[in-house]
Amino acid sequence: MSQTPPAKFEMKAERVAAPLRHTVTENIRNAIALGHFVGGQRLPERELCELTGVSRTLVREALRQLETEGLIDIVPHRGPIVARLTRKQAEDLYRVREELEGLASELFAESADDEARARLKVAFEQIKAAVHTTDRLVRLEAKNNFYACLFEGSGNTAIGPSLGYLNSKVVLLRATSLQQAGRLEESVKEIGAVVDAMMVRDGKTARRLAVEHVRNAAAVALKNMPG
Amino acid sequence: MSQTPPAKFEMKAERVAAPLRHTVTENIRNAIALGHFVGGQRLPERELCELTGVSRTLVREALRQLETEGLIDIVPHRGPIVARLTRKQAEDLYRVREELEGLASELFAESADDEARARLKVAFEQIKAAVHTTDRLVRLEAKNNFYACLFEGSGNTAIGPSLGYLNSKVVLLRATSLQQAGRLEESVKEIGAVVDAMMVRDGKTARRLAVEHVRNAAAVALKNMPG
DNA sequence: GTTTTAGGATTGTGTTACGGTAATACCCAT
DNA sequence: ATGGGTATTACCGTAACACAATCCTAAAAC
Repeated sequence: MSQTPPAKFEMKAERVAAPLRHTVTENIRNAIALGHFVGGQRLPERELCELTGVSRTLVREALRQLETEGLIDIVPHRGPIVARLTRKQAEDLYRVREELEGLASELFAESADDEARARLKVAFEQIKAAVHTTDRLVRLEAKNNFYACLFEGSGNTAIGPSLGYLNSKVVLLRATSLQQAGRLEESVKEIGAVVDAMMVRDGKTARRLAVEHVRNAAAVALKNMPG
Repeated sequence: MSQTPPAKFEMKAERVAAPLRHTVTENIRNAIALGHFVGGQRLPERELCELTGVSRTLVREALRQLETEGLIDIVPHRGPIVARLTRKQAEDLYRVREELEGLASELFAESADDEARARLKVAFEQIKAAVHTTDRLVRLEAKNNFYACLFEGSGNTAIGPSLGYLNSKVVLLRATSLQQAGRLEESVKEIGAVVDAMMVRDGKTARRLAVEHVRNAAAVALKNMPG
């Protein structure tokens, strides 16, 4: 028994109790983000039951959540339809995103600790890697993960949820605009510039570049929109 | 048919079908905002059924919505509890609110049309009137209505929902801090200053005063918080 | 007497089935 | 082709059920 005990045992029971409804919600959300459901399309509850393999109760709960997230509209006695953005709504969205994403980048640059910086770096590498895959879900998750790291490292717990709302609506555009390949690389380059600024703790520059990035993304997304 | 038609007829049948679940959600939300449910308190589904008089299905859907709004936390197999804010979370909330509420005020000052200005003026008068009532629900609705007018008049459709998320969490504080009477009048005066600036279309001043107002509100709210 | 264990009550999770009603689509008669 | 009635679809809301996890209490073991 002279054996030195391991520094820590780690016997957490690994909370695995992820409610089924969460995965249901996420699956529907992803399906919308990936364009499997297009804007304006009706989403009958029964159909979703078949697709997801769960009961109506769970589907309905998922729908309520997606409704408050702004991804679908529910019209009384007609049911859920995938939300559609007008050009004006899209512009407004990007305008607010500028503000918040800029704020997040500035805060991250100025106050993120080393661990957060390392995680962001990794997340960015994943994005770069994801460019070369055809799997859109992988790209989506890489981007989501990057944002999660950014918000976390910014130190402000309110930015994430606020921007989350905006971002989930932006995917409604991405689904249609299909994110042409050329822009994708451009986009990664811009994000890289923001990351660089954040790494050297230059808050002002980070904000400026982030705002610029959002503005460019907006320009591309809005270009092929009616109105 | 040489009769010149009236500029506009307006014969819409005014969709009146408000789903029951909306009122259920709103009632629970108000109960939280008014402090009838305090932070950390458990909210068993069956209990809510009795209080609201509807079936569990509707209660559950309402809970999913309130969860995404951030008003309650749902822990697996324990159920919903009224969300509680740490001091840090509160600070973060107000920080983002500064940014967005400032933006909204600036945009309103610069781009709201006369009708929106008139509506805002009315809403502000309602707030002034509500100070002298003891009915907190009236005050809450007056404030909510004022914000609705502000967002609408700002011309940006994305600010409302974004700030809505923050505001609903702020009520979690108001419920505890009880909004001392002195501050209430002070608060109305500050809002009045913002309104004045907006009325003379002075965007910069409106933003500055709005940010100041949020900052003052934050100071008061945070003063008697642990941490 | 303190700790452990066992069981029961509570509560959330998820399913199924049913009646009611609004919106839509279809069909028929004119 | 148009108008009107009917049938279908789908949502809205309720009710009752089985199952699982948690919490609490009381009995049992030390």
